Amino acid sequence: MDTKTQAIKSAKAQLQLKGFNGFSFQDIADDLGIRKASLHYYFSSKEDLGLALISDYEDAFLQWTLSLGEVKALTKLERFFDMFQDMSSDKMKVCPTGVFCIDYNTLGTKMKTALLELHKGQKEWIEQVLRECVSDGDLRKGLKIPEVANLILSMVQGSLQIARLTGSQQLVKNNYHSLLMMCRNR
Amino acid sequence: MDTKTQAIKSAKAQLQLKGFNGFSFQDIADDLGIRKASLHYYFSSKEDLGLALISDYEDAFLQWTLSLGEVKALTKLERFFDMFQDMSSDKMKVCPTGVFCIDYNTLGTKMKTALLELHKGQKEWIEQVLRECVSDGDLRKGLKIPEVANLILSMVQGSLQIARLTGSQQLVKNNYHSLLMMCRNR
DNA sequence: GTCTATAGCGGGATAGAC
DNA sequence: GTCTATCCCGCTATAGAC
Repeated sequence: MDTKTQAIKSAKAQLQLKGFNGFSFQDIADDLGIRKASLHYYFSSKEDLGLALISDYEDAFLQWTLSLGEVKALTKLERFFDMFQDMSSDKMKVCPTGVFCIDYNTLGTKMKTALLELHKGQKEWIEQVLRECVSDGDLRKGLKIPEVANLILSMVQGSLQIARLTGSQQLVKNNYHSLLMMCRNR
Repeated sequence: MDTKTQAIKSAKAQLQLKGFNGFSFQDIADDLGIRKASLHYYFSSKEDLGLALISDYEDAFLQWTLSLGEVKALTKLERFFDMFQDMSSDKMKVCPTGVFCIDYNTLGTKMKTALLELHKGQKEWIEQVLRECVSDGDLRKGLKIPEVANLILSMVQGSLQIARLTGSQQLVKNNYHSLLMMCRNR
């Protein structure tokens, strides 16, 4: 793995553990065993690093959706929650979008814009999956798709954070089941 | 209003706008028109300031619950969401617990402990209100109280953050209505 | 591509005058 | 209680050697 890839990997982890203003180039350098000045060869500024992170999260999400293959929509929805449950289980990491939301007002314009795109992409994917779930007959008709998508994204983000606070091991999954019971066809 | 009270008020606002690691003693001092060194007369360290903030949020929540008076439980629940909707409407502020969750791993032990207490207090209040809603016949029997309380707190926290990201004016309220429809007695 | 060295700033914190 | 002055630290970022 080349240095740039390693740096992004390290930065993503630190972002989700300590917030965007909670880690420094020094932390990444220590992690990689190089000098912090060397990182500026790849990322001219911290905003530049931030943009690379957002872009990487977008790519990763796209790859993840493609990796699902041909499974039914309700399974896709469940896998979505599994992904975040796994994130939480990994050192109580939180959702990167949540991190950026908190630090939002300290970010530059480019990062704000990129962030909104990341969120939109996930929201559109969820909405598509929900529509399929309804037409599959797994979720009840009349479900307001955009509203439920908002609800899901809000809930996932909050769940990871509260899991960290309380040390809950299965909060994302539990919240998913609570929500599912409410949306289910019956 | 004395200096200490003003400082806490300013710090609370900045916390909810920029995160715990996103504001400094200097910011508060500028806001109050005094020198940052003077703030150390009231708060020996930033952790000390953080503890004062958490304590203030706890007091404020207790006062808020008392101010509700004798109204039915479903109304209390609605007012709870109104409170956070108002927070969001005020410059897109986010829930303080959410802020501390993101910065959690950069905080000292005392703050972590205090934070958990703040959360527990709110969770217990919500559970009590939900139980009353069920016995009032407003929410359906068989509702798993602790699970729904978790769901609500996760959702509120995430809603405020996503509202900031997307510029949504009514996301907290909308999410409340979506959730309510699902929990309602029918 | 990675290094050393350093500039420049802003952070938290303290000492001591008033 | 608030001030000035100062310390020490860590941060982002740059210059230039290797």
